[in-house]
Order: sequence, then C-alpha cells, then structure tokens
Amino acid sequence: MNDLTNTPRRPYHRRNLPDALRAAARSILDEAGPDVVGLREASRRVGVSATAAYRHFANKEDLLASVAAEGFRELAAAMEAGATENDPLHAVGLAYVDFALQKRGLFRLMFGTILVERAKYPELNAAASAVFDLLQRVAVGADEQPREDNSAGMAAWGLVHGLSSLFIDGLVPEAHARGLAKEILVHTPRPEYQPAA
Amino acid sequence: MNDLTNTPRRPYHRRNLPDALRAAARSILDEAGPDVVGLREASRRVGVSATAAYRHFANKEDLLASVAAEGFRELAAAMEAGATENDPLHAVGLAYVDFALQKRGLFRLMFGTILVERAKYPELNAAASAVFDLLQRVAVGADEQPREDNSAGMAAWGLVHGLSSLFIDGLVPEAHARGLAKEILVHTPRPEYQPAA
DNA sequence: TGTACATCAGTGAACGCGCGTTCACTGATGTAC
DNA sequence: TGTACATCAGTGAACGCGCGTTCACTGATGTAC
Repeated sequence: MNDLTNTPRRPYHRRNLPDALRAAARSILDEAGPDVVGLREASRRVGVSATAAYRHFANKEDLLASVAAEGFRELAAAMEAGATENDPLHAVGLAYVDFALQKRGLFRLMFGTILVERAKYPELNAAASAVFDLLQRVAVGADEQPREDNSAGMAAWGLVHGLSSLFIDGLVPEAHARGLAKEILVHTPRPEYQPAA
Repeated sequence: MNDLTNTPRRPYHRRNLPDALRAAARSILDEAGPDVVGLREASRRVGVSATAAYRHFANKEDLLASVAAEGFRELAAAMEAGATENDPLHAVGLAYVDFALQKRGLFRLMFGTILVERAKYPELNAAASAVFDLLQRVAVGADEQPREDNSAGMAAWGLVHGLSSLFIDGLVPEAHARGLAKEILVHTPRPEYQPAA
C-alpha cells in the first residue's frame, strides 16, 4: 500500500557482507563478550542465513582474525594522533588505555586467547607489530638513536597494557581507571632518565 | 588372579573430590585452555560421573572461582618469598611474571573473563586484594608512610601484569620473556625516585 | 558390640541448547557474442 | 540491444558435538540406642 511494497526488505545480495559481519562481530564482542561471538550469532544480527558467511570467510577464526586486525589498525591510528603532542609517551599511553576502555570486547579479542592460531594471519601480525613499533619509537625518544634492544618499548607496552587489562577485567574499580592511568603515565619517566642508583 | 582383585579400581567414595576436581580443572586450564575447562571434562579426568561435582560445588562457576582463589593465594605466597630480598620490587615482580609463565592457564582464569561474576565470591576478592596489597607495600617502600593514593602500587601491578599478559598471549616471543622482564624490572625506579623534570 | 536408620556422596539417563560446518540447492549478476 | 550461460552470493535442512544442569536412584557411612 505504501512504497515498502516496492522496497525489498531483505535483498538477496548484500552490499558488503564482510563488513557487515565484522561490524556485527564487534557489537557482539562489546555487548556479550568473547564467548558469544561466532558465525551464527553474527549472521543472525546481520539478518542473513547462518552459512552465508562461508562465501567470504574460510571459517569462524578467519572472520575473527580479520576483526582483530581491523582493531589493531584502529588502535595504531588512535595512538598516532597522540604521538605529536608535547608529552608523547603520556598521550600515546593514554590513547591505548582509552581504546581498551571504550572497545573492551575488541581489545580482548585482539590480545586474548580467542584467536588460537594468531601466527596464521600475517595481516594480523603486521597490524600488531605496528602498534609496538609506535610505542617503541615514542618510548625511546625521537632524538635518540634507535637502540638494539627494545626494553624501553616493552616497558611502556607492558605498563599500558597491564593497566588496560586490570581495568577492563574488573580487578580495579572502573571509576578510577582513567584518572589513575593518567596520573601514572605523567609520573612515569622514560627509562633513560633514571638515576644511577 | 592377583591382588587387583581385592583392590577396588573405582572406589565409590573419593577421599577428597573437591581437591581432585580443582586439580583436574587446573590441568585442563594448562593443557587445553580456558574454553575447555568445565564440569564435565574435570569429572571425566577425575574418573567420576559428570554430576558428582554438584555434591560439592553449586555450579561450574563456583568450582572455577574456588580454583581462581587458590591461584591468587599461591601467587601471593610466591611474591611474599621475594619481598625480603635486596631489591624487593624486582624480586616480587619477577615472581609475578614467573607465576604467569609457569601457570598460564591458571593465570588466565584468575584475571580473565571466564569468571563473569567475580564479585559474588568474597574469598576470591580477598585473595586478589592480598596480591595488590603486597605489591603496593613493596612499591611504596617499607620505610615510608603508606600513602593515600595507590598509584605507585598500581604502576607496579600494571607493569608486571602487562608484561605477563603479553608474554603468555603470544604477543612477544616467549624465548625473550623472562630476560626482558628481568631487565625491565631492574631498570624500573620506584616512582618516588623520579627526577623533577 | 550390634543394629536400625538418617544422611551423605556418588550414578546414569535425560533435557534442551547453541555451536561450526557440510551439502545440494536457487536466486541474482555480469559478460561474451 | 538482446540473449545464453557461467559464475557468484545467498538459502535452509541436516550432521554431530559437547556442554550445564535436573532428576530419581543407589551405594556407603556414621551415629543413636
């Protein structure tokens, strides 16, 4: 009786099913947690049959790996924005913690055990390495020679990653999360600055 | 024909089924990961029917919470041992990382998302708090007044927890794990020592 | 010291559930002529 | 510009699986008398 008659409610062919499935997986991740995410639930949310995903992804892990890689790229972008500020280590670290707090489901997928065969997905490894490289660059300092060992970057990564994990996993009351992270990051000296003792 | 005839292979009553189930859950955790751990598989390993566990635990989460609490107590004990050494922050931190590397499945249960309703288990919260308190005490330093805010302890916790997580989740090659952790912990000054700049 | 009986600790069948994946299929699209 | 046909992107039924949990039960244990 109205124009809905001419509008197919469920077009047989989607415009971009892979993206829609990734987006659905992310919303599941944020709402229901890593245990619930999967092919059937994602397809259901998109409004597509349970097996449609197999036209675009080899299997469940393949979809999740692609979601995780997307997450690492977004994390790197958020950190990149902080890298040009006055106190870059502070800004970049806070960007990391904020990312975890805001996209906790995605963060858990990126770093957790849901993905078993991480090594099988080069795109994923590359995106994760980019995050570490950025941290390493900021932690060592732009003015200095890049050093052989990467303990400065690892210390920075460890700190921000640990704070993020403790916050989102509920070990620390979430109300304090951001303020505490900020305070700690401002007071954290670069390893080079440490006193001789 | 031999003495086996007189030895009941499957005694009807166990000596200590709760402990046996906890132990089984831990071995599953370490061998197969958090997704596999559960009442059925634990019962199977102990050699008991799938429902026997319900005589001792309210449900699956109840068993896992009790395993996690056990883990926190062991972690605190391992750290306690390091607290009396020359450089206590270093020793305690390394004990934390070593615990994670050696009992990774347990560590994941203690800190991860497997336990959804952590707040429901006071024993678990108490055991986890003890770990943080110890870290806070060591990070602030025995000679100083305990301070109002706990950012020094949180910084220490964040660092060791983040390093542990990155190692066991495979973001950093495991071969480097312990050496890197050691180097970072030795070079990490207490926040109080930081220069004015 | 022996016995009746309450209680405790296990059994095994059954339930409903949701999952990943396979299969043969059909509807939609694009391209060669 | 039209049409035949290959290819692509979906469908829906079905599979086997393992899980947590319930239920009515039985075997083992301990205690009051």
